[in-house]
Amino acid sequence: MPPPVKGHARPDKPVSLKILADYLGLCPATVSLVLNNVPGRSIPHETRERVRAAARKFNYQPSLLARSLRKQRSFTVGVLVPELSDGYHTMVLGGIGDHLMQEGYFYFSAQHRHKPDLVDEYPRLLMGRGAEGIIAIDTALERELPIPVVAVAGHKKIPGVTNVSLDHRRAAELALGHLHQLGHRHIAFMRGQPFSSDSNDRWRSIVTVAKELGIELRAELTIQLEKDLTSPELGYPVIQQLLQSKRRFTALVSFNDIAAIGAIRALRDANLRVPEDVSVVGFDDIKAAAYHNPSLTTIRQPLHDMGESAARILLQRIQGFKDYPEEYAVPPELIIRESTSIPNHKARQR
Amino acid sequence: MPPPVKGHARPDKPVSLKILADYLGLCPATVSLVLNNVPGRSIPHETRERVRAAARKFNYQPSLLARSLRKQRSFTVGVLVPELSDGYHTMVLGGIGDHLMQEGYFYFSAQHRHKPDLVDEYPRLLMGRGAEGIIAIDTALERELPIPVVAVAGHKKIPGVTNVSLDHRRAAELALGHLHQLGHRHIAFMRGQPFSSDSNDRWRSIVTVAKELGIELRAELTIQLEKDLTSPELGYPVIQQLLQSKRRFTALVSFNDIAAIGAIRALRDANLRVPEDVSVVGFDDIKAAAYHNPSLTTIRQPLHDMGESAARILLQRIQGFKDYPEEYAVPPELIIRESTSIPNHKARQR
DNA sequence: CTGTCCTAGACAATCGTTTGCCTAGACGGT
DNA sequence: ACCGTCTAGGCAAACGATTGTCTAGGACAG
Repeated sequence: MPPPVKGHARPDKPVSLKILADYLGLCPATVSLVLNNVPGRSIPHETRERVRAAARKFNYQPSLLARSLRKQRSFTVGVLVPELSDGYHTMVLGGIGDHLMQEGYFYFSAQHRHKPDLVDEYPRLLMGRGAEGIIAIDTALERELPIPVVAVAGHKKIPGVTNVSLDHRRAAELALGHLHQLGHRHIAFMRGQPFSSDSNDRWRSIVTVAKELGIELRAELTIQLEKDLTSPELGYPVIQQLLQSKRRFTALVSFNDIAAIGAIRALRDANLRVPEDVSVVGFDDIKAAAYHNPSLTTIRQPLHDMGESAARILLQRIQGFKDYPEEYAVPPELIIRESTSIPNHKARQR
Repeated sequence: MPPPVKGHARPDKPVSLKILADYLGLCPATVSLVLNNVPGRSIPHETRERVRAAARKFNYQPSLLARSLRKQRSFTVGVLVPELSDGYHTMVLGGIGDHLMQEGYFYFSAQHRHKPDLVDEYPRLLMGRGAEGIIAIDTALERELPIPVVAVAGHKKIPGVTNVSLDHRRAAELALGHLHQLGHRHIAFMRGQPFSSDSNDRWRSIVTVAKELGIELRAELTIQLEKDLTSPELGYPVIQQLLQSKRRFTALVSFNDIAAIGAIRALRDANLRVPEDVSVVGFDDIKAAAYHNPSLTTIRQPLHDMGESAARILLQRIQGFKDYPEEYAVPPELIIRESTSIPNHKARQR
């Protein structure tokens, strides 16, 4: 490590190719050729060494801005995300980041809080900043873009957009199959918020699978989430309300783990035990799920993997790979923990 | 919304100023002047309208790459973060993002997983990409940089780096004061991992405050975290180990909420009740804290605010504001919930 | 001595903007 | 008719890199 530069204010600009070339008595072009190891150019070994030594000495760092402009390649992508906060989006973003950085790409992340005008505007701004592709997490894209796009938990099919999403059919089979097998027949369901892209697909799968298993879906036992929250507060009041309706149910399928935690709290505050009185199935398998009390039975989404897959597919498309899939479904996994058990028929007769 | 463009492959390049100028029969410079509303230039109103109409028609979007190169301003900053995952880093990042986007800046985020070589390399890469400033979250920066830097939970004082951090002294007073007041005298402590920047400051404050309150710190009751985890697993095994030592304690001060959740699980698995047998104080007040069972008494860090403050200070410095603070401390808050109560002296005589 | 080939590197255009300077023509005043 | 001023916009040089083409000089063969 070089000693810290003395003084404090440092408005000195980084050294450019031109400065370096002047110092060496060469022209910028030559220096560029050496530093990029361009093949097929005859430059004596001694000169090459001289150039490299000077680059080290001045700690030369090429300007990617300039390079991007010239080569029309920026090695940058944009990531659209509703918000940064605990949970889903962040896990996916982590996977995306891991893969991109590993491949030498950087990324801008832009949070839009589900506002349509921002969702519309950001891709353009990102392209102006040189983004070669876009990954949209849980974002309601409306239009086609002139660069490759991959959507994680996408809302709809759009030409040119690759959708990476969970196999919701399988997820519903796992969740309902588990409860059905335990003996539950009166099951309450939570539907996700309308702006959340998984909400519809997941609900449709549940409807289909419930029918196949002969499980009745009752409107009075179906809760619709509305609030834009990422805290357990999301699931608390809706369960309170459900309980007030005095409808009988022995199990709850929550939209996600966060809401499940809020729901469990609400059940407990109403003197109901989980899982003895009500079994609860979560969704996502967030990190806290295994350590909650009771620990959550849940459907695990491989969020980090989904992010990595999205990044991988995007880079392939950027690199000109034409034959990309339009859909890429990842399999969920049932994680059985403490929050589900066989129904207690006596206790719930109210 | 215009109808989606027909066809599917769209390798068409965005229209540049030059294309637009050719179309208008003007030169690029003039078009630029109009679109940027440069004052003091005489251009007839009619021409201005013509230019603007064409820009709209072709959906002209200036290249920020080119503009940045020319103006030597990129409106971009870089954010260094150990990783993206639940919790601390993300909340701070959210605050940073909110403020930056609001001010018209975009940001790169780079995750380094505490690897020193990456921590050293990324700032340079980010500068090469035009970053005008750096925000480092929980990152062990080693050297001065030629651009403004703000550290959130910084590790050390470095010239030119503004540190935004919690008032650890106050945090220790709140946590220990609360337990002391409840009557706890045998308190176990968790020290953070060596690579986590808060670890040292927080521990020093605890030592100081404990002395002031007459609370004895015993080495056998001090747990040192080592693992680089962000799941409750972080706190589980260390508490198991502590319990095996059969040392008497009635309260635990955890390094953070995540570890506290793991710790509570370990206590419960050892047939100890929280808070009756052991009170637990967390740190951070993550979203799950209020909904855990038992809900966590904790020291709240205003993470989102810290991110916003960091971004605000950074932008001020970028805009040439010289008189910036070297330190910026934010106050913690004690949130009392269910995981602490008066000690049960009989139960812990073992 | 002359023509050829190779080496080592310079030259210049380019990417898309911005911005200081310049000028052709219109117009007005005397 | 002459001079000055203004208007509307063109010209060209940056910013920092990349890359295709060109050339001066030396080596060498004949």
